[in-house]
Amino acid sequence: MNQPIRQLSQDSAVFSISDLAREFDITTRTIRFYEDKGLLSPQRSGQKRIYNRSDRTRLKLVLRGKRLGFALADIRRMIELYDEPGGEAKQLTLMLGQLNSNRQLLLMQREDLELQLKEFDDIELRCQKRLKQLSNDA
Amino acid sequence: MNQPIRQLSQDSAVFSISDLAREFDITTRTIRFYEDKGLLSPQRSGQKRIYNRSDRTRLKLVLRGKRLGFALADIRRMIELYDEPGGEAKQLTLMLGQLNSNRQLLLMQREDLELQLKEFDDIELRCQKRLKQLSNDA
DNA sequence: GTTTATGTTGACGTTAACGTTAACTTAGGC
DNA sequence: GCCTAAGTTAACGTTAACGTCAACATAAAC
Repeated sequence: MNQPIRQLSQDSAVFSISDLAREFDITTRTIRFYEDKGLLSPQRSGQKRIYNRSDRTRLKLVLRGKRLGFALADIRRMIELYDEPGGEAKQLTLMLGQLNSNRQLLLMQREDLELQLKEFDDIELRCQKRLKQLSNDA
Repeated sequence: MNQPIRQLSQDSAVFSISDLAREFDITTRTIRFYEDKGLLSPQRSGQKRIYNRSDRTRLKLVLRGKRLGFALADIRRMIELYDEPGGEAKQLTLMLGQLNSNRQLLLMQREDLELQLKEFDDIELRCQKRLKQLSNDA
């Protein structure tokens, strides 16, 4: 049970909970917690959870969402956008709205990010200047 | 006391705690909390806090840091980088290290962000496609 | 001089996202 | 058949970032 559970072919790869935990450097508790929140729903073999490639991808999306500062509930909705290409027109329009509002958040975040990077550049320049000054004084 | 406390000239502008709370849409409790954590240190007139332009800028930086997902303790260190242009060579080198590690975080975040934006574009395209399909079926 | 708005300092409450522990099951290795 | 590694559920604990409330001060407005 130290190796990935099974690996019959390329696409039917299957992972245990601790496989994923190791790969993404999180705890199994975290993965189960995400399942509790409706972000994952792996197959079961008896009691044990069995994850496929799609589950793994979802987990990746969750972790990226987290890194971007979204709450788990938001991430859930974003993932739902992801895997439902169907639905009625009304539903689709609603999805588009959700999506655009999330996009706006990211765009604002990008602005913050670029500003902060520029300020880091400024600080660095001033530090370098000061360092040269000090080495000249010596 | 409904107007900004005083406004003698352009640069000596001064704000009350609720001026800032209103401007940035946060509570006074939040501002006091940030002071507790060492992120702000306004003047006092008796008991009351008095904020100047520099305090206001610091608060802005704090809020941007938060939006970028940094913890308050990290933000504190980043701000300290900001207003100490001096110090010894050893200290400056240390600052540069801090700064570069923070920069790396932001660069990784930018990658996540661009990826997510691309995926949003994908989802939108698929939604639009599906909508056209539905309108054609009618 | 008393209401009213704004301010203050504690101190306890809350929420999200897990950590930690306990008590138990299950599948293989020897 | 027993041990160990990995898994399970359930429940309580923890931390950061505030919210909320009490009890009080102060200054302007009437």
